[in-house]
Amino acid sequence: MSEMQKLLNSKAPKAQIRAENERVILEAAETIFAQHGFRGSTMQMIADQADLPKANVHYYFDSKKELYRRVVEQIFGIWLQAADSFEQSDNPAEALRRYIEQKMEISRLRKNGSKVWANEVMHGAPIIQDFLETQLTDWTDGRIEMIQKWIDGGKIKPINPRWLLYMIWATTQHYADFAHQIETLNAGQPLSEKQWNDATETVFQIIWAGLEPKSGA
Amino acid sequence: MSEMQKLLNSKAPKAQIRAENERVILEAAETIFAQHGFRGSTMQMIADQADLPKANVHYYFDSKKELYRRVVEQIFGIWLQAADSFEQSDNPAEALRRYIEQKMEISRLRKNGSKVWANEVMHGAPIIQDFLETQLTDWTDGRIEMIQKWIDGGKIKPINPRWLLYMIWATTQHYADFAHQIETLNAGQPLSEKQWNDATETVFQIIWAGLEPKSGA
DNA sequence: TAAAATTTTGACCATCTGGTAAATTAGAGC
DNA sequence: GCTCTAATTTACCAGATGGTCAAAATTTTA
Repeated sequence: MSEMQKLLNSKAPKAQIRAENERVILEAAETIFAQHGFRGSTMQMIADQADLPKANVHYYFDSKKELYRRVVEQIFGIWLQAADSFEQSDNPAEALRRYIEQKMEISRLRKNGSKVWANEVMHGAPIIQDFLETQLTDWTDGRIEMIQKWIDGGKIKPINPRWLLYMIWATTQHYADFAHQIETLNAGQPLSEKQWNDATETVFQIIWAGLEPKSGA
Repeated sequence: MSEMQKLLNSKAPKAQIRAENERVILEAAETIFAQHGFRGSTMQMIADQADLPKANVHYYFDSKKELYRRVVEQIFGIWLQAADSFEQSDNPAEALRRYIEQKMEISRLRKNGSKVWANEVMHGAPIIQDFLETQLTDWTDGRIEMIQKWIDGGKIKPINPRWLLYMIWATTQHYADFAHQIETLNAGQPLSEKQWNDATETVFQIIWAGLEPKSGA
């Protein structure tokens, strides 16, 4: 543990020490897991990132698997939070814009979380399969129903709502999961704020224009 | 090695044995790497998948890294092959349809390859950074120029070609990389051929409708 | 202040894994 | 057939890694 940390902790009450250390470890774990995957990450790397001895990490989290599960659960919470922005609305354009903006924002600010999630799903979701089967399925079914109502009401073109959802997820998460590729194709520079805004707007524009029943109306 | 394999090899000339075994190992490696990532895959798992003793795998590929590199290079070749279908054309709708169809086809038939690629890029492309910086950059720049000409010629709406490309990549590759999630949301069943066709068509429809300068014309 | 509870930490261990060595078997060229 | 090269296979090793332990330090409680 660093001198800085020691100094901070020495004045903090026990309850706060625990809360703070768990937070620090979870953040470190998210970073390391995002960079190296589950198996590629070692407890030592996470400990170093958190600036704590390895045994101390094990004091707060029994096993690597438990730590990983906690990280993934936290990420799913954020995912669901963004999902809320896609609430019941009579105005598809507004609802879709809000949702896309929210997901792009998450990709920008919580890149690591998105990567960990992608990794987990890509490897068959061994840890969070139950989440997929319950919460994600319920949420998806609900939104599909809602989009279908838009279609039935003539508010958007008749398309399969499921493929539309996948398209939004794919496009927005791409900016987090493939950030390295995007950066390489951007002369090695991370996207600027202007570029992020432009990309977000373009994503919305293309999708919305593809859904609008009549181009002019 | 299985009796079956032994039998087959015993009649095959040496040159063919080598070619065939390398092929089998590469295929096995792609499957295992896609499922478990680089660090999560063991040479033993790959050997078992290829139905060969571990030492035999090392006989054909010096190290795990080299084997991985070969797998990734092979995948990049397929990626570039698909890229060719997006050739010079005065008809954006046709070119885009062909490219989207091709990429969806790859996602369906070469799911493992796509996953390995995604993994590699997500972890910062430690092995194939040079490919990104040279071939991928060149190809992308070329296509952006081409799309820009469509825009200048009034053939599609003025959008940033780069974000359009990312959108196509993201959407099509999503069906491979997140296949497990999609399957879970499809009552645990892989997408049927009909569903694949429907998804492909929807992706194209939304994107194209979002690009068409005038809806009716 | 003394005892109890919590947190920190270095040393340690069992297991897994990439890679090697060397002996054995099979095929190619003469 | 005989020799030389290529391929197969078993047993093994050195290093890495997840996890444990017990002692020391720190904070809380009485």
